[in-house]
Amino acid sequence: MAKAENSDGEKLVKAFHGAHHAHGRCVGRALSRADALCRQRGARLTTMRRRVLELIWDSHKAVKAYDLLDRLSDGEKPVRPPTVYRALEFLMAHGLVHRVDSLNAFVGCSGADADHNAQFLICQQCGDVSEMDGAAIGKAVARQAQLAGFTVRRQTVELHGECPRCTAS
Amino acid sequence: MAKAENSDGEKLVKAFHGAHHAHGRCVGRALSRADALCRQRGARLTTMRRRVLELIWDSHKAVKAYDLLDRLSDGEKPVRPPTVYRALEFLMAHGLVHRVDSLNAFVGCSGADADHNAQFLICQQCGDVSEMDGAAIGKAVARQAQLAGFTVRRQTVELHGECPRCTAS
DNA sequence: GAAAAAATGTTACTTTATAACAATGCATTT
DNA sequence: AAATGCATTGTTATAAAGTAACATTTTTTC
Ligand SMILES: [Zn+2]
Ligand SMILES: [Zn+2]
Ligand SMILES: [Zn+2]
Ligand SMILES: [Zn+2]
Repeated sequence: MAKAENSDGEKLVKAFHGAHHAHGRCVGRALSRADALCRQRGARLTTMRRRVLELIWDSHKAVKAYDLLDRLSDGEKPVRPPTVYRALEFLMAHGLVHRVDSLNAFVGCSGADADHNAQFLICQQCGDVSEMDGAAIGKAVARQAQLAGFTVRRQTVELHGECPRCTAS
Repeated sequence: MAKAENSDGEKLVKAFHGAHHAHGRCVGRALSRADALCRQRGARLTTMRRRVLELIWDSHKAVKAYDLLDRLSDGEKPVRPPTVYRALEFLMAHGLVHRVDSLNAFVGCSGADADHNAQFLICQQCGDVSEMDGAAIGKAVARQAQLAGFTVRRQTVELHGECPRCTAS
């Protein structure tokens, strides 16, 4: 995976994926990471939880809870909201999924660490969401807040704009 | 109003208000700013819109739309959701109010410019929300995004943590 | 296998927000 | 002032997002 380096010399994973990238790999990586992480923690990645995670990773767009619901339901056996929300709760608790507040929607975590404050780049054109684990932003933000005497515990950083692909075309 | 200065030498309005500050001034300032801005733009700050703005400025906490609804309604004449949401829409369009996505709630704008990307400091203890117009964050964020080839058009930056007052006590 | 714990199913409901159309208010022209 | 046009508010209904409480099933532990 390509890397860029910012002015602080910090490594930054390239955020956006090409249109025709081998997405199976993204999914595969996410699922095996989930498997490993859950095994290691003694948490149970049940069928339902795994299905939800797979559905979320179906694309790089943020997914609405009720869309998941629809996709999980077949005419005979409708799945109910609590089922999906519980799966999401589990996946979020384990850092496998993030909620994007400004969209009321969910994306798979592509970050490295289990617990992290991520920032999101959200393309207004194509809808793709990309996670940045730029510690630099986190620090800049925390430093600025500190000037106001504020201690940051959790941050929501969601940037809406244009991704490189959509800018190009 | 007290000022702090960050490492870039940039001015930063002191974010949090004391517990017993003269809040009438905050309200007064907000309302006259609204008056002036609307007059200047030929926009109509109607009674309903003004009432909503006043209610929002009742405190420095973020207010839920349905709380506004309750406070606007008296037993006889209930106010309906669209009324409140329309007032909020107007106030947001003119930069007099911001929506705090991570809270599904609204706060009065205490910023200077009409159109700006603000950051919010949200105290998890007392609920007070403070607006920072730290251009430094905006720039840091945009710069980092640029490394990923992303163009930022709108940013949601909401920091949850402890305000100075609550930290002190 | 029985008991306990965890996960899922089910019902009902709360909270947040919007669509569509009717009525009213306000401003300008005649 | 009456007529016209547009902006605002009222009203009804419904969509969208999320949760509480309890029943049932599955999995683990003893
Ligand atoms: Zn992919
Ligand atoms: Zn992540
Ligand atoms: Zn005040
Ligand atoms: Zn503002």
